[in-house]
Amino acid sequence: MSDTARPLRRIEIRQQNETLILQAAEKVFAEAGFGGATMQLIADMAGLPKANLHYYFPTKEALYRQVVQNIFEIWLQAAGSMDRAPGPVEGIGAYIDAKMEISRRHPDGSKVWASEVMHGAPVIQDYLETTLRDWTTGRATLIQRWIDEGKMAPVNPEHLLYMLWATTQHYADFGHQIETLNGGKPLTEAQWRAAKDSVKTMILRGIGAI
Amino acid sequence: MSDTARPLRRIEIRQQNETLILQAAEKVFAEAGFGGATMQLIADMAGLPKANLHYYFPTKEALYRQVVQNIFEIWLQAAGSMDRAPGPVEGIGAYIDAKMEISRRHPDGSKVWASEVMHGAPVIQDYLETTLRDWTTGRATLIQRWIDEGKMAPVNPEHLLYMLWATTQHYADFGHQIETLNGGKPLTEAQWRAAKDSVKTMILRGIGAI
DNA sequence: TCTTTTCCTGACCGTATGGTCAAGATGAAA
DNA sequence: TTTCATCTTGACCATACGGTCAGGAAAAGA
Repeated sequence: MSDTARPLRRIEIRQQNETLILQAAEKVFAEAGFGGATMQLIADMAGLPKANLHYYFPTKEALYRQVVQNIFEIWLQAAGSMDRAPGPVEGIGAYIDAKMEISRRHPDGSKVWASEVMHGAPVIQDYLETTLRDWTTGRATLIQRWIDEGKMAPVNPEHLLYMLWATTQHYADFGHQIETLNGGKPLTEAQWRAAKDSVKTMILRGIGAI
Repeated sequence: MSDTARPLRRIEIRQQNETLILQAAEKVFAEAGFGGATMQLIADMAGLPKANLHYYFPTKEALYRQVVQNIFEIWLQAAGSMDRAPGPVEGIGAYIDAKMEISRRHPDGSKVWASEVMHGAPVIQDYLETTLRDWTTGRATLIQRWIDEGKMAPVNPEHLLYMLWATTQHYADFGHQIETLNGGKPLTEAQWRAAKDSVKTMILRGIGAI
């Protein structure tokens, strides 16, 4: 990646190894869950001795926490796509696009996040209560404004948000099921376009925006 | 439960203990995942010695498999609500009702199912490839017929089904997140009605059925 | 009552796991 | 080169886990 500099040998090594470990951890946590994941498995996947993981991340919990926080960052990034939009067609449309893209590009991260929440969010409970809640109420207000302005039907903003999260994340979290129903093959480029389009059309029509 | 008979002492005990174990197992598997669940924890929750679990279920895998199969049965039961309907408003409406009710009454089961699929369906892959696939293609045909009859907009049937699954199950799988955003309190009766209503309205309008 | 089958359970076992550590290797600084 | 800090890793440890088993309790059958 950032291999241009020579004076940063030490820092380079650190960052490279941390990235390596985090990528492997994300995959293993997604595939096996927190309880089913082992440090040995992550180490093997990262191509490092197990003791080295504990040098960079003191405990399995710490490593897991870092993985979850990274996912939350990606999620936050997409969350911004709903603002700066004149109405639901652009705003919610862009948000669906962004979230579908995350489901496609970061399916493992989505699964780890889903798993974390399903198990009662032991690690990111505070995020749910602060960042996520603030974002949600803010976006609910925005949706309500669109409703008041007659740009969409009077739907319950919270349940609309849940539907957006559920539908878009489903393509990551239940990707295996979708793949199985698709004849065992991953969705093609065209099928992903169709999925995005279906979701956008159904939801935007469902809220009376088109 | 079925305590009326006296001549069935042996069978009674067996069924009672198996039910007890399965209920405890469902809860623990839902809360901790397969890897995080321990036989000791399940035993404690069932109020039985650990060795007794192994008397009824030889291995942790066998117990888990039974839990997953039970969930699949419930799922199949709801699956029938879509048939015998003259059109999408009744059929899909009833299906949403049934699935929302499952999310409410069997959140643990839903979580176990979600977890199983997310981890690649190691146990119920054959169900996905047979029962689920057959059901899906059958329902897709039904939806296509409704489209051809002009009873709803021409949407992609598969993606509609995914949306139905995703949205309804979200209330179980991400129940903790919803509860947190709801001020830390579980949804009330009225809120559940609002949720059902929101989902039904948005989806039925989204497919042009209302 | 006596025998047989089923049920129950404390004690035990091998293994795998998260985590530690000490000693060496490697790169940076003087 | 010498010194120092960081990085690397095989070997090791305590614990917890899934699973076993023998021997006793309880119910069913004769």
